[in-house]
Amino acid sequence: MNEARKRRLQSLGWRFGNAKEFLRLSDEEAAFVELKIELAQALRGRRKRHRLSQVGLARLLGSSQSRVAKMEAGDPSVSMDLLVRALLALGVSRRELARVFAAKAA
Amino acid sequence: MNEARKRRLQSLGWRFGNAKEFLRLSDEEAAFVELKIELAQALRGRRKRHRLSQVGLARLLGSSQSRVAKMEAGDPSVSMDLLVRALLALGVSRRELARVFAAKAA
DNA sequence: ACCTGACATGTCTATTCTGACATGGTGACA
DNA sequence: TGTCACCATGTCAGAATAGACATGTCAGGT
Repeated sequence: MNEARKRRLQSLGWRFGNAKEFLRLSDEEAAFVELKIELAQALRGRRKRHRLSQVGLARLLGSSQSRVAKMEAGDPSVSMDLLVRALLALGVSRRELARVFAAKAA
Repeated sequence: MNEARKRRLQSLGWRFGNAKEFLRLSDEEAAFVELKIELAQALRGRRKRHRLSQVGLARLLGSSQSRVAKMEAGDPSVSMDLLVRALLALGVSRRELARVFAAKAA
């Protein structure tokens, strides 16, 4: 969707004449991806704390081992919805979730 | 997915014998929905602060007015991905985003 | 009364995501 | 060496979500 959005905005030509705006878009996209990756790391950490295998977590979520692996790998095919749901399923509180969001990117 | 997940877990019968576990699942689902609703509210607030109409925000996002309306209404057809992307597009920092996540539910 | 701008809601099609499956790689342990 | 648990990666059909469009409502201005 990122590429498509950029192209769409480009073709629209509406208020996005300069390079700065495009850079800002890239930044947002980057921030989004970083967020997902940190959620992924948090997920792996949480799972291990619970001494669960990927198979175990998959069962807990009603998903499959391969999808859990992709979640933890930050695969582009994994939505933030899924990551957040998984963390909640592992008992992560909203406050703890917020900490992941606030965490300074490396 | 919530109903489907519950049914799936139910049919699996794996480690989910008692009512407590089902209640926990409902709680997670509820927390997730609350989160989305609060993101939706934050989005509306941010948009107004920027003095943007839904059409304006839609253009900024490369989306449509109707989708923005659904985002702000917390429509089930709107993903958390989209809400977070929209907030980032409005210049919301990770720290501010985290505040939404941490906010105590009403 | 008539516009006009802003928002809500329903529905379409196309794209994206999901769970499932297959398969391969690694390390541990007998 | 076998095999067993664990994880990674690719693929695919079906489910969920995306943007777009049509249309309706409401408030403010004329």
